[in-house]
Amino acid sequence: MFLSKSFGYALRGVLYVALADKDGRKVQLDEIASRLSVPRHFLAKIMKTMVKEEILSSTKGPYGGFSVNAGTLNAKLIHLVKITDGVEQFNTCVLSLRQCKSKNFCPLHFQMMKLRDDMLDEFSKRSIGDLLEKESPDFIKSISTIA
Amino acid sequence: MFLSKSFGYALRGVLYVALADKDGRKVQLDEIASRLSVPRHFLAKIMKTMVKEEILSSTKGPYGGFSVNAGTLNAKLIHLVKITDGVEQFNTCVLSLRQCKSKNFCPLHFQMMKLRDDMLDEFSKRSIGDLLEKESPDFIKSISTIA
DNA sequence: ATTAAAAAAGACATTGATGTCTTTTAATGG
DNA sequence: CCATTAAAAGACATCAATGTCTTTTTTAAT
Repeated sequence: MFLSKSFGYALRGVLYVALADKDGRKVQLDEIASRLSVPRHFLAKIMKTMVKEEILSSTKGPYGGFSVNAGTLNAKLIHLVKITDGVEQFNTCVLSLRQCKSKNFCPLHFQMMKLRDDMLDEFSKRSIGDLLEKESPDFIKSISTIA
Repeated sequence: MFLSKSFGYALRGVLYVALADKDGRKVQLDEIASRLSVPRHFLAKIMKTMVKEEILSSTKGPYGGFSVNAGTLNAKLIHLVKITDGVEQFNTCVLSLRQCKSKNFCPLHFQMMKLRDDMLDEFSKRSIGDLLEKESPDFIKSISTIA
């Protein structure tokens, strides 16, 4: 809910690379796509974007693949949202009425803005590293499961 | 955010009919679509669905159009969500990881489930009549503005 | 009955998100 | 330098949401 498949693929992709790095392994697109059950070429575009955004590194050629870099573990979930879904959507009125502004708030404005802010706060605070450090083995396993 | 254009059209359409009813007027598709700046034939499908769902009534032929019925003012927003977007989406993991269930919750499970429940509660409590009775003239005007 | 009006229904078009396939670029080992 | 490997890039396909157009059905007035 709320977020696109692309976001989910991005998150699971970077988590997979980070987990492999813990074991000292570099991973390739073929492995990631098949282990995560994600369309290979579609994932390729998303991985490429994350490399451009310096959330991940990559090298071409033999023994190449994707790997973590200095920023990977510190990358916030909101960054992934920005490069996959964008954040403008969160500023639109939830009832599709006019832009809620002074003297013209929609009836659900305050409740919904709180929900939105709480969600964006959560996504702004949480990093890839957080997810990996604090969570159970069950969660770790879950990234390779179809959503 | 969260909800489709169809939901917004449905809500604004039923509000428009209910407002016209307050003035003793029955309204036709052409008027609704042009006043709300909504694609006429697309809105037609949505209005038809609301008639089937008994949220509104309609009559064909000369002097026909859409009108409120016994259930209109009491219809809850969640009903509009169900017939436009569906509610299954709200049961999927926000991170697109596996279904969060016992011993396998995703890291944002509890925060996100609270946001979801708050939102659905709000949509389940609020009726079309609520929006009309309690709100300012500014809100009433806002339904005819492009979202 | 006939005609006109308006919703209902259905066929088709457009667009954006998602998914697939092929070609190009860069890196490595020999 | 050459062959191989893997990411990068780009062209094309599919699907669902959205939007447009035409035909059918129902109703009301004459």
